[in-house]
Amino acid sequence: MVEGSGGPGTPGGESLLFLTDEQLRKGIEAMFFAYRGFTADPDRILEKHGYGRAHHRAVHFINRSPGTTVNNLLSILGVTKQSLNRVLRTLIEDGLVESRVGNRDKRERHLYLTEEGHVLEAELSTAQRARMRDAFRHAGPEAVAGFRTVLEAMMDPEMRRHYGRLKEGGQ
Amino acid sequence: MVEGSGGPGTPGGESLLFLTDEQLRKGIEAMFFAYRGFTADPDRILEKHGYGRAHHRAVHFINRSPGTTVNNLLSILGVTKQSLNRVLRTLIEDGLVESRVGNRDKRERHLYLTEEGHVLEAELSTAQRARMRDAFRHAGPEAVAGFRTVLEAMMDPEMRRHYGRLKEGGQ
DNA sequence: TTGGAATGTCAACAAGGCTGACATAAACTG
DNA sequence: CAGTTTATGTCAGCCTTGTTGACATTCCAA
Repeated sequence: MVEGSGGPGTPGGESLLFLTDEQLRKGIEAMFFAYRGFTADPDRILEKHGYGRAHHRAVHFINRSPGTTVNNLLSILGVTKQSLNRVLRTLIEDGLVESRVGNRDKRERHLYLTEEGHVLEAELSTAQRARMRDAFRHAGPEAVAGFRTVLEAMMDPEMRRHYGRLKEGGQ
Repeated sequence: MVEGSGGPGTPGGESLLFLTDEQLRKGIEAMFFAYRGFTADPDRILEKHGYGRAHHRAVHFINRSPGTTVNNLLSILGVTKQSLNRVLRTLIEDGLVESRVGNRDKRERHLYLTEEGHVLEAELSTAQRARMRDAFRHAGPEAVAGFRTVLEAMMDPEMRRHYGRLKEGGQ
């Protein structure tokens, strides 16, 4: 277990030195505490509107992929249709989401944000992006690249599929 | 908004070029999908034992800081005492956690894992560390440093306090 | 001795997961 | 065309884990 050579940062190194249980524990707690920060701002906004995180997730992914189907959303969110449906129903009733019957396949429902839905989405994502932006700025470009690399490696393969999607533009 | 100079990786640069909304959205979704992976393995184990994430969190932080008080745990976990108490009660009843009355201050309860508690903790953290280790190995030392830097910057200040604690050893 | 802190407990409620069952419409398949 | 599968919605009921409010106990400290 003792590694005498090459500390973290060894060029091109797959140094195992930092993979002690203690270092891994730090990584685990970093995820735990950071995720709390990550959700804190949206949570406050959602509460004002009487919604929860589940609504945020739905709104986020409908905004990301306008016209997405219920089934697609299900596979991204990894919940049951009953859970998702409960959330979608309230969003539709409240006029934030519109559900259109498919053209080609009329069994499918395609989901879109209404104008009101876009307002909430913007409020939520503006707050969440602000926190992310501050963290990115503070950490610098190299750290951001590392952040993305580690997180991507931590995903389940199926989630990585969803992550890769859409306007891969940057990075 | 247009930044002509210095791409990502500009030496020492606080380059804003990569902080487009699109890049920030990627960061947000990275957090979302990665957190799912992060909790997936422990969730499966917990289910076998009839516990939930709340139990995992309690067991984790009691293991990290043996003898911690209920109040300290409350401030780390950020839940109400009623929520925590419900979880602690089952863990104590099931013989995974021991609650000892304080010596100096007999109002306080100091929490410890029993042998059985350590067994569950080990099972959970072994699985979670394995995922973290694979991700770290795959990403490399530099990425890991960046990962930690960004996550720390993302935390609320109070959470950062808790994060910094204990055997700062590595980094 | 009194106020407040630390803890525990009871009750009730809500969000958001889950399963199971069932209904409908549309599409596909032989 | 008949039968099956797919996509979706809905009802009912359960669980975990969060919440608030109220109240009791213990005991440190001023």
